[in-house]
Amino acid sequence: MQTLSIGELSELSGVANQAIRFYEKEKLMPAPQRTEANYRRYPMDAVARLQFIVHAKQWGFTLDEIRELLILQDANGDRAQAKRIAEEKLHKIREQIKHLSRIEAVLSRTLAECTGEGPMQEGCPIVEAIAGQEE
Amino acid sequence: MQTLSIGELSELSGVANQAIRFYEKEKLMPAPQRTEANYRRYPMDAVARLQFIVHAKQWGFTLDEIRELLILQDANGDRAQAKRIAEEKLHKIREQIKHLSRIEAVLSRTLAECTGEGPMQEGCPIVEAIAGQEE
DNA sequence: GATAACCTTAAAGTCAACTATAAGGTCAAG
DNA sequence: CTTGACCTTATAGTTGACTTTAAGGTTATC
Repeated sequence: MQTLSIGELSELSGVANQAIRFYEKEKLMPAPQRTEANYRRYPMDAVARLQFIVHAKQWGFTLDEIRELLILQDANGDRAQAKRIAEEKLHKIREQIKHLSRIEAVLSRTLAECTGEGPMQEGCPIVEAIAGQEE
Repeated sequence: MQTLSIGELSELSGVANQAIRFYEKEKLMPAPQRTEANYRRYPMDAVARLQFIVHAKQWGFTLDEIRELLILQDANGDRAQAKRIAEEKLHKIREQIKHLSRIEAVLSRTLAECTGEGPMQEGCPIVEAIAGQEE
């Protein structure tokens, strides 16, 4: 079976060498076999594992959460737990969207009111909106 | 005119002493007067300034951006510049909402498909969705 | 006059997720 | 047999917004 050096794995996955070593230290990537000269040698499926990590990051999962998912996979664990992790993430994402939407609403309303003319003192709508908001 | 110690200002504003000193170092709060014993003494309106900072942070402004706004206010500067800062922020917020909404859509669709039953190996929809997505 | 509750500074630590640097070992090409 | 491209480890630096720690000075109270 063909194996990969860390540089080759980096090329194929688009993840920097140092990041790969970092993931190993953080237990996201398993420690690979070594050559006589102590060089890392990865199996081909290491590429897919790295890409899983990259994608999960794009989805907003933290490395801690990704590690949980990977441990479940490695242990051939319970699908219900993976679902729970994803549900928590979905909940957090919806909260973030809500928070940002509230800000978006107030800020765009404020900007619509603001001509952008005149000096700051006495009643710049932007400053007043920030200063005067409650929550 | 009544003045405040840093502890009193902290109480009234809800901002920790060390954070207040940090804002001073970062030029968000002006250096206040000192007593003979070198204790800081704040004017009452320091409370409002701190609350402006807190609110702006809640809106997602960074300290750099808040400093810009405060400098504009202090200099009684151009309202157009404040508007520009707010417009940039609004743009960034809308980008974030778009990004999160895409994730939300895929994740909620995936979760709807997932019964949460069975083992991880071979076809857990969550894992497959993360592993197989393009972008 | 001692104890506690304040205040002062400077420097280091925190979190996440790496990146960069230093100091060296290995391997293929010419 | 040397040059350069790769690999190794450990340690330090990055960003943002602080918090924590250390080591001390001041003020109010008993």
